[in-house]
Amino acid sequence: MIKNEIGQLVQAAVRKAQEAGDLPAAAIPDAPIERPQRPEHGDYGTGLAMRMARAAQMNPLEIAKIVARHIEGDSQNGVFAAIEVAPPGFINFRLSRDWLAAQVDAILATGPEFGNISLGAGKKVQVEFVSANPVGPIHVGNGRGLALGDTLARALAAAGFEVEREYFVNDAGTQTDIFAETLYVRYQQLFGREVEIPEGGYPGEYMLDLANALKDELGDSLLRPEGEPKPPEVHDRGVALMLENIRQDLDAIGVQYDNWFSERSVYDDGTYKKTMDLLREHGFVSEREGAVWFVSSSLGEEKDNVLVRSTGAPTYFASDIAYHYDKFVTRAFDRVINIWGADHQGHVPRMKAAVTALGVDPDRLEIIIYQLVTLKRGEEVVRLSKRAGDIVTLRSVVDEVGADAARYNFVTRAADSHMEFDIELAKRQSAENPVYYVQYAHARIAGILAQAAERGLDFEGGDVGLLKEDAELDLVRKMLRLPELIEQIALSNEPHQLPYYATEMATAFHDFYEKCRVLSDDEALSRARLKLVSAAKTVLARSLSLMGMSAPERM
RNA sequence: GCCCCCGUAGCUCAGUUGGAUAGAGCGUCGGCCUCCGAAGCCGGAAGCACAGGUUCGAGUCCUGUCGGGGGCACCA
Repeated sequence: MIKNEIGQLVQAAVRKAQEAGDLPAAAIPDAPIERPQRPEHGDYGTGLAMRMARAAQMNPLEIAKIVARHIEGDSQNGVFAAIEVAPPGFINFRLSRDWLAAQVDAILATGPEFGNISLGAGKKVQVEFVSANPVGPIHVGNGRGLALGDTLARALAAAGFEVEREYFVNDAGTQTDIFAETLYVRYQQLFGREVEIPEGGYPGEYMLDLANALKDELGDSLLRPEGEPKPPEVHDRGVALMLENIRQDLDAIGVQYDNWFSERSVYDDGTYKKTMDLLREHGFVSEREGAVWFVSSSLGEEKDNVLVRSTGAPTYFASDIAYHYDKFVTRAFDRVINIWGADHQGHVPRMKAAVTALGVDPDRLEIIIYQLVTLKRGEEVVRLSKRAGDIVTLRSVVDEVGADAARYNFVTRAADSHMEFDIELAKRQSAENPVYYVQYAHARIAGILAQAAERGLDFEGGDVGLLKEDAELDLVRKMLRLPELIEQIALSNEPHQLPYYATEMATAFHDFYEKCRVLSDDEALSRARLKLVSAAKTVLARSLSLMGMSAPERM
């Protein structure tokens, strides 16, 4: 990556200047290599000199000049057209046209892998997202965690990490008990019994469908004499069916998990017991008021948390600690990323404390909290509640606007921002969504390539040295940003950068398209430009695929 | 009451970890198809909630005010 190479050049130049006595020997500050906003300032720049000024007791402009001089002393093989110093002390780098043009060949040689970096080589990372209770269908709000999680997972994979997507299935708690209770009521109703949905149950339509599925599958075999408790199969089969529904909904938006982790399994395989023993060993467990507590207050938490209720039933918190023991110790992930909705924010500090109590560095637990989605129909705010049966399913939105547009909508907002999702607006704008802007650029290139093929023309032997127009080289510049973006996302866990990049890529192409003809009488130039657009097509397709979106050949 | 997040153009959102003259889509006003796809391009109008502070430099960091969302369970 040229950006990193420039960073190393700068660091080396400072050291050389220090050795030569031109700069005082002091620690070299961290100074990111940035892309200046204005093209006049070159392709890359750094504010290093300003950061050094105080310690060095020198004018930043002076420092910048000295550093620049020591860089120029290095042989650059024509990579840069200019290395300039600008007030109050920026050092700017301008890439040469020849070097830029040559990158087209490099990108074509790399192919669809272009963008991959080795940042995460040899490291295992788990991304856990959505993990909605299997008591109802995936709703629109979950779409956000889903798009963020899946896109982040894809970006991390591109960054070289070994990535596992995981869905934690809450199949052991009170929620699924109530769900099963409701299901049994619906099931009995199918056989004419007059029973009511319990307090706090799930009145949604889908419960009827599930009951019917149970009936189709098992007939009346689950029926027990009136008033007697339901057989355990209702719970297990019901959850399984619900999960199957969820899996299909996720499939419809293009998300596949590598692993579905059962909460119950931590009890069955001894993980739970092992974890609690460990906590006790480390002195973080106390018993009072008939319950078992995690003494998080000794780790700076405001209050302790219950692990085992006075009824003897473990809390979700206890399950979760065992679950994280499995993540960090048993499966030994280097990075564990959890994506939670803002309604779980209170869970963050105590989970960090719990991980610490297990002897794991809490920084290895990375939790992304995304703000909840406000769902609107025009002006009206829609309240979601599974209990009230008022759910807008993700599936309904996907069916309405398409998977690509739905994903784009969700992934394009930073997790921290409070997002509004207007169902009416999403539908109305589905035909003029930014997604199509990007996809159109891709399809346009496909059209050009098809036409070239008809003329019996391809890019074989094309000389990229013929690419000299600003529009051509700006397109190359944009392409070179992809690996930088992958790195940024892998470090910051902010996949929302991707759609903006894809849009910029499309703009750069459309701009080029308006200004330069690819297929012309000049065969040599045509071949060179076919190389350029082929590379652009690869990069556009990669950008789209990183977001889980399709790259159509025609639209 | 305490804690977390947010407030940027008419609307929905970005803003490169503190950088140089704050951007995009939609909407709006005006222009561009005898030539590779007009789902495109070019141009106009329009904005950092408010008040202090930190420093070479603040939309970005700190404090306060106002406004909105979320959290403070032996729920998950």
